[in-house]
Amino acid sequence: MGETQLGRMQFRIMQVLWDRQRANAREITEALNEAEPVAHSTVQTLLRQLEAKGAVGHEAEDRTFVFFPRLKEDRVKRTAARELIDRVFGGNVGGLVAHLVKNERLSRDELDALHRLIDQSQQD
Amino acid sequence: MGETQLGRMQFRIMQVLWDRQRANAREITEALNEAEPVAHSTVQTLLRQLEAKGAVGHEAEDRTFVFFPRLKEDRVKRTAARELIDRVFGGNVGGLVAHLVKNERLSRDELDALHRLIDQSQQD
DNA sequence: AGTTGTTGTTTACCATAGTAAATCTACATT
DNA sequence: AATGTAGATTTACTATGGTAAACAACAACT
Repeated sequence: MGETQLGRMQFRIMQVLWDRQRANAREITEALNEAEPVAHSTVQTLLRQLEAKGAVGHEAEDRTFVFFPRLKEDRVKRTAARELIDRVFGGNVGGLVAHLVKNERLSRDELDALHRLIDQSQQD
Repeated sequence: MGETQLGRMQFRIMQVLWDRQRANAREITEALNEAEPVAHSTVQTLLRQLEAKGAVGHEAEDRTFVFFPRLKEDRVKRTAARELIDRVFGGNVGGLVAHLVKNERLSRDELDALHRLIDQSQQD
C-alpha cells in the first residue's frame, strides 16, 4: 500500500522534518515561509494528508502536536528517482544518466566527483 | 506558460507518438493495450487534454484524426528530469547523480559508458 | 470576566489526471 | 431507406494535491 507518492508541498514539509527530526506545525509553516508564502492552515492540511498516508507521525506535547518523519529521506528520494526512471526512461537507469550528462550542464567539479563515485563503485 | 507537465498515461501516449510520428486514436489505444488495458474513450479524453495543453496536434485525414507530437521527446524528458532535480534534490544535479550511483546498481557496462560520456563532455 | 491568540478540526473549493459511458454524427453496407 | 459501425464530442465521476477560511477549545493576559 505505502507507495510513498509525495506532492510538491508535501515533499517540502518532509524536508523540514528530515532537517529537524521533530517540529510542530507552526515551526514548519515558518520554515516554509522562508522560501515561499503558504498559509498555516494549508500546512496543517498537508500534515494531515501526510499522516494519513503514514509519511509522518505526531505526538501531543503540551497543547501542540509535534510531528516527526516516518519515512526515511533516502527511501523517499529513491522512490522518486525510480518513478522518473520508470515513467520517462523506460526503467533504464543508464538512460537517465546519459540524458543528464548530455543535457544538464555539469560543472567540472561535478564531473570529477562523478568520476570518483564511479571508480569507487567499481571496486565492489 | 507551457510547463509541459505530463501525467503517467499522458506520457505513455506521447511515447507512442514519438515512436510512430503519426497515429490515430485507435492505433494509440491498441499500442497501449499491448502493455496495459485502457478503454478507447479514455485515450481519446487524454488526447484531448494533451492537445489542450499543446502537447499534440491533429489533422483530419479521411474521416479520422491523425495525431502527432508537438513537443520534442528530449525537451519533455529534460523537463521531467529537471522537475525531479528541483523538487527532490534541491536543484542540484550532482545530488541526483550521486544518489543514482550510490543507490541504483549500475552495471559495469553502464558505468563504462558513463565514463565515456563524461570524458567526452569534458572536451567542450 | 472578557478578549486575544494559538492550536487543532471541519469544511469547502479548485485543478488535474485518469477512467469511461453516453451520445452525436456521418459514412458504408445491405 | 435502414441499420450498423467507427469516430468524435459531451458528460460524469473519482482521487489527489493544494489552497485556505471557519470553527472550536483553551490558555493567558489585562
